[in-house]
Amino acid sequence: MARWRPDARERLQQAALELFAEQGFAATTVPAITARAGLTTRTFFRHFADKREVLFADEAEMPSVAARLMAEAPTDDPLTAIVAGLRMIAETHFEGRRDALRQRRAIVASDQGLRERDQHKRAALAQVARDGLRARGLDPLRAGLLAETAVTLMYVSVAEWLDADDDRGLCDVIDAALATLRAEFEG
Amino acid sequence: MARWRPDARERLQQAALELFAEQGFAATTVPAITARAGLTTRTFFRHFADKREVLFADEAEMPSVAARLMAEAPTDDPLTAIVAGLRMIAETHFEGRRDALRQRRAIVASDQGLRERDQHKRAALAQVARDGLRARGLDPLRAGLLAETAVTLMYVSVAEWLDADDDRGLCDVIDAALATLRAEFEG
DNA sequence: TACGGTGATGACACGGCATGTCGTCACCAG
DNA sequence: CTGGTGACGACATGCCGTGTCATCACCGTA
Repeated sequence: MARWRPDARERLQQAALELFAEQGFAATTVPAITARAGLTTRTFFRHFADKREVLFADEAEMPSVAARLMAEAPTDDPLTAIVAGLRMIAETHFEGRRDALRQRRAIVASDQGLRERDQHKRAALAQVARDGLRARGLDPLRAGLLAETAVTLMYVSVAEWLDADDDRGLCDVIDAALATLRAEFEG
Repeated sequence: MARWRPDARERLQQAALELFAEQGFAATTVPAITARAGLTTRTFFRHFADKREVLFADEAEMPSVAARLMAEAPTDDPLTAIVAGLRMIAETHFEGRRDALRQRRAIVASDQGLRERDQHKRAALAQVARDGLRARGLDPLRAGLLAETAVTLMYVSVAEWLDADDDRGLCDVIDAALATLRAEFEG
């Protein structure tokens, strides 16, 4: 028999999600998580930088995905390329996971520290997009505005999508959001 | 003589800013701050929710200012009203403080926890703007997009303004940002 | 079989953050 | 003079997050 049961990281994630749902994020201590996972406190912090990070580990790859999309996208008409990228991310990372994402959003919304971390992830995503656009030759102001607009479209659309009663696709919501925003500037 | 020297909160703010500039945010302990201010650790947390908050106390009034602007603004052509509000905030809260804001930004940029708090304040501002627009009858999607676009314009413009070598006014940068963003949607 | 390197984990200590609780004392209203 | 109020001090405490070292299965190599 192996000295340790495998999948320590996954067990920690599972235990943490269960405890957060049972008794809330703030009331859950790291020792309680590791006890349920059969590990020690020190091991938790080897896998996650802090107690919050366990809720964001799943989307750790999004910045690199965004960076790749920025590098590949055509540089003329960047807004269209961005929306195409958003639709691609929507299909690969969001579509079909609505219930799980709703539950995760409820936990994040319940704690200020978690909301702060969520905003930080959003800002990091915007930063990656901005750097990618700058590397493609766009001036700083334009790159910043486009990158921020891209994450705004994504986040507002996801919120609308998760709030909705019907079962619209996220891509449809993104299209609607883009049309709505465009109308504001053409009115 | 009074039992305590007055202005405990201001003394704590002053001591904290000095120590953050001298030795960095992470290396500065709350006891060190309170020692310099001539107070106790417990008193620090009576005035500030946590160690980070001491850097954001100055802009605590911005959400209420934004809420008032949203309530007063005309509801037709909300984008124009929003930009007028941004210019107003720029003149009252930013213009003329560029050096101080640059120093504060350097401190915030040096620590992840501070960057997270900064993003949280931005999100709270957007939330207030969104609620104000919704209360004026805008549908959720439109309110969310406009509110997020407003804070994007503000933050991107402030960053550009603080980065600039010349001494352009922030209002001019906001106008340029609006024109740039509009061009993206009309191209 | 032998053996050294590697890498994940356990075990322990520790500083700092944040909070609860109670006591102290100036100030103020009547 | 008296009771209430509010800011602060003093003390205790729990948890977070990190540094450090020991342990031991696993693996490649001979």
